Amino acid sequence: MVKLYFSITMNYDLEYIKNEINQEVFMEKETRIFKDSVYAQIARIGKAISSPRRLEILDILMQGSKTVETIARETDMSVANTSQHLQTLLESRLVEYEKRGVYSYYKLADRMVGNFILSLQLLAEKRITELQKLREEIYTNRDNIEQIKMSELIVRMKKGNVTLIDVRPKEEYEMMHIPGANSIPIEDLEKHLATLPINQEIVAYCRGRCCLLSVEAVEILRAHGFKAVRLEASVQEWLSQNDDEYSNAHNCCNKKNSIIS
Amino acid sequence: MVKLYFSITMNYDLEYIKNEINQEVFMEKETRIFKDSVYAQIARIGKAISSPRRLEILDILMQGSKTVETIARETDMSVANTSQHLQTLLESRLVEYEKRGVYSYYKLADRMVGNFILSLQLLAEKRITELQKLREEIYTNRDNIEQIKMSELIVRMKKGNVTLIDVRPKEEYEMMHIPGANSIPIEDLEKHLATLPINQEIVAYCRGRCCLLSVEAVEILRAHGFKAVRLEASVQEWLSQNDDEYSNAHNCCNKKNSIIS
DNA sequence: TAAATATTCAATTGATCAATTGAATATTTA
DNA sequence: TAAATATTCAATTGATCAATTGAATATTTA
Repeated sequence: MVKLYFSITMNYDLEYIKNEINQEVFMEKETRIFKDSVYAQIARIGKAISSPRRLEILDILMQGSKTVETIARETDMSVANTSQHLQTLLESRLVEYEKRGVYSYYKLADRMVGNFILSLQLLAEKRITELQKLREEIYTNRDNIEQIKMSELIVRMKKGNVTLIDVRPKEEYEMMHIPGANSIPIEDLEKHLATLPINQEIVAYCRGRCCLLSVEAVEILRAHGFKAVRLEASVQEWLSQNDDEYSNAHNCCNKKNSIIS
Repeated sequence: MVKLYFSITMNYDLEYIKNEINQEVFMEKETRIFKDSVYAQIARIGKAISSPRRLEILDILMQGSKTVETIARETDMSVANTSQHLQTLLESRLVEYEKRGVYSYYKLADRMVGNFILSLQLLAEKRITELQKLREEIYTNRDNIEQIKMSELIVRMKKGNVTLIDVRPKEEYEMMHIPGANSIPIEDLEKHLATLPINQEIVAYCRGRCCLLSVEAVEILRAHGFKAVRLEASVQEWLSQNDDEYSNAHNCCNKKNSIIS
């Protein structure tokens, strides 16, 4: 028997089903209703990530939990608009929130969500050639920035002839960072130039593929005579490759301090 | 300088940019255009998977390449409608096709696409409680079908007291299957009952989480006095867990024979 | 040339947004 | 109670679909 649940989700005409006599035809119909319902539910996640604005919000939330105001500022949207997009993400179960005093802190609902968004970005990067062009374009425009891959960074770090800097906001660094990285938020970079080695290569990283903070950092460093390149990957990519070692050996990801108010 | 490419993708007013004098403001604007363009491109994939119908098509293509007619039959859609959905998927670069005689064979454009769709399904399964309910519902409705996980199957197969059957169409079995499985397409099951052991547990698997073929198989087997359960996972899930061993040790995935015409 | 398959075209029906804003309301803290 | 933050409401503007069909057209084989 098709239960009420199906009729709710699919608005299916129960009377019609009841009058159906042929068992085989009935089973086929039930299978169809089931499939329609299942794919409709999965499509909820698809719909959530079909908006560029919401993708930008998710990308920011990959760095940790944030208030509505912070997200609005980062994405150049109004608070009202941001809040509404967040409600949509909430309905698709991709994000969660927590009230702390007068602030609402939003975060990704699950570690799986972060990995999923990351794999979406990597898939898009690989499949959509326009995206590759777009990225090449901006790196060329901006002073012919050189990029290195994660594997290359690891090789150079083992040799010890590289300085790694994290140019994201301090809170994001404190939430999680690549071991061995120094936190120099982009707006403090010019103040900290004296502490950086002029004879060694500097590798800057930021939020990842869609973020230009490290590009900006490399531009500033080069303008002051430093040798600097950009790391292509983000903390998240690093983490998804070095998951176990990271959490066990380094333990620099202190969840308790994850929200800086 | 913002290049023409941006103005094409974003319909951006170049004149306005040229007249912009402040360098910092200009950079901010360029960053914004870049981000908007990047997220718009990524959203193309989101849009492709925001339709339940297209998700169903992608799910079928996970089993290998198929003609438009086959896909239309499997999804209960008209050929015209199927073709149009396939054009959308083509534009989002998730599928590719090849002409062979009078047929067009569509397939997933990349192995990454299959893994991505699989992770979408797993994410939806975990996050969307309605989906869990829907599935419980149907298994309860259909004779209280029991399901086992991949890990459990492996344990039982090592003990040797289990018969594994693949109830998908023969072409899909030939394309790729779990080692040790016997191909018994659902429509041939009743003919093959005599060849199955009555005293041993039979595990049936099909296309995966959204497919009911194995559920049907278990129902038939039980009705004839067999002890039968359903495997929760699909070949794809098995493959994503046992990738290297599979392709090296077994080599039963013969790409040359992947298309049966 | 006839038959089979796939794509495209034109059209329908209906919904549902997409992104956004300003103002009102609710909530919490100091 | 005033101030700050977040959500909701009502409204705008504009697009773009979502899913679908039947018929026409294109393509290929036998």
